[in-house]
Amino acid sequence: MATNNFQNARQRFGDSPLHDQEIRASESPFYTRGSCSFLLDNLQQSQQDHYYMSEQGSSFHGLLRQDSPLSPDMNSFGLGGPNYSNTSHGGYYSGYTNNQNADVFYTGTSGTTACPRNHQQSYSPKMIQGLGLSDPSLQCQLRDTDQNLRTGNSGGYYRRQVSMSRTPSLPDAASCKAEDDAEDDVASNTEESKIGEPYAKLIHRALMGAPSHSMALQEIYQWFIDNTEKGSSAGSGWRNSIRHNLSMNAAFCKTDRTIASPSDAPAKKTSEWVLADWAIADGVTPTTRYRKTTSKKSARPDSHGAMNASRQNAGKKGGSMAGRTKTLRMTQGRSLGFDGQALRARDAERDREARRERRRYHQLRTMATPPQEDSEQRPFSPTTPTAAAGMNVANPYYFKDSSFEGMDVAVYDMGHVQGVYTGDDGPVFTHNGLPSFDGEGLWPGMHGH
DNA sequence: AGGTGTAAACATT
DNA sequence: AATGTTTACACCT
Repeated sequence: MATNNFQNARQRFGDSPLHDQEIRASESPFYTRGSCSFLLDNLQQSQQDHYYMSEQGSSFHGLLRQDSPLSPDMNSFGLGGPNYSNTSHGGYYSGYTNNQNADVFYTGTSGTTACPRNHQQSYSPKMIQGLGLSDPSLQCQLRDTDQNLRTGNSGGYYRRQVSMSRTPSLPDAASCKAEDDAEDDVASNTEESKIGEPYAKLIHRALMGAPSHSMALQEIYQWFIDNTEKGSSAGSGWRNSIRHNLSMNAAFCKTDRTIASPSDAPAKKTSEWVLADWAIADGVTPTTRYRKTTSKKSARPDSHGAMNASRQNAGKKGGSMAGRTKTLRMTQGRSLGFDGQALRARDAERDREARRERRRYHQLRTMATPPQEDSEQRPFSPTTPTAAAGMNVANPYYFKDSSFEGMDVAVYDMGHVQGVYTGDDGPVFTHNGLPSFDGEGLWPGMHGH
């Protein structure tokens, strides 16, 4: 019967997209919590807008659908990671989280075999090239920073996931790039550039792929771990560099987001890094915001590598000057982008890239406009209370779950829960804002945690 | 000369 | 302790 349902869904999805209501009505038994198992190798593209999982053996059937009023310009869906070797049933598994654009249908795994959650692993985007989503700029990182959700609802188990984004009706980034390269008659640097890609660009890419172009620091860390070589290097110097770049580059703006509490508990505030508007359109600029004309004179031009002597007056670093310039900067306003824009545009390669991204961004923007977004520019992510305040139960994409009672968690929209595996006891998300039935989870027997 | 990475000091949360 | 700011300097174009 499971197969039938899946085949039903697949057939119907393959032929004509369904709307939420129809789907829920027809497939509700399988529309449960945000978890599913699937085998990525069998992920197939049925139409431009739909992917589905083909059947594998007798164990799995699943379906992914992409469309959402939350972010119509960025169809995305989450992918978990199969693990072929360590599962007790020798199969595959993955938790799946509700991305803002993905609906998941699954019919469960075969039998009652459970996969230990601690075997889960995130999936590297480059492993999904069969989907044609390998271009990094099309990647979308799930958010995983909601500590409240994580510790409060997942029983300590939590796994971040990688999600991919695609814009079906648009030319992909590769063709865009090829086009531009042809226009400018410039050799492309495909492989090499990825290795030595500077921090600023990497951060920019990460943020471009993120919902609302904003990420928390931890998310950026994780993105580097998943997508860059730097992130897999040993020490923590790369973290320092990330922070350094975030602070130094005008393209990255820090936004304080306060999470209102449902029961007027102390409001929590975290911070996010968001791309400046001009950076969204034009890309990153050199990281020179605060770099003054420090006489870079090599005070000791003798043998290089002797930095110790020059560090003798290290007490001056940061220090008193730091505080002064900071307050000054704060009063002046921050992300005006003066220096950035001035510094931009002379580099030809950078210019091309900017155009390319601008074009793609324009296409993204024009193909669909987020419904809840009014004319005013919103510098913050939709996870700010402004979005939360306006949410109501009538909006099917917002939810409130009783399991949050007593927790320092506000009413969240789907943007908050992306990437959060809530565990068997976690909240259940559905499009109508109602908790779905508490069917059997993917990992029965794991309730003890 | 300027961009970048890295280390580090200091500041803030 | 994590996060954010800033200085300093080497290295590379």
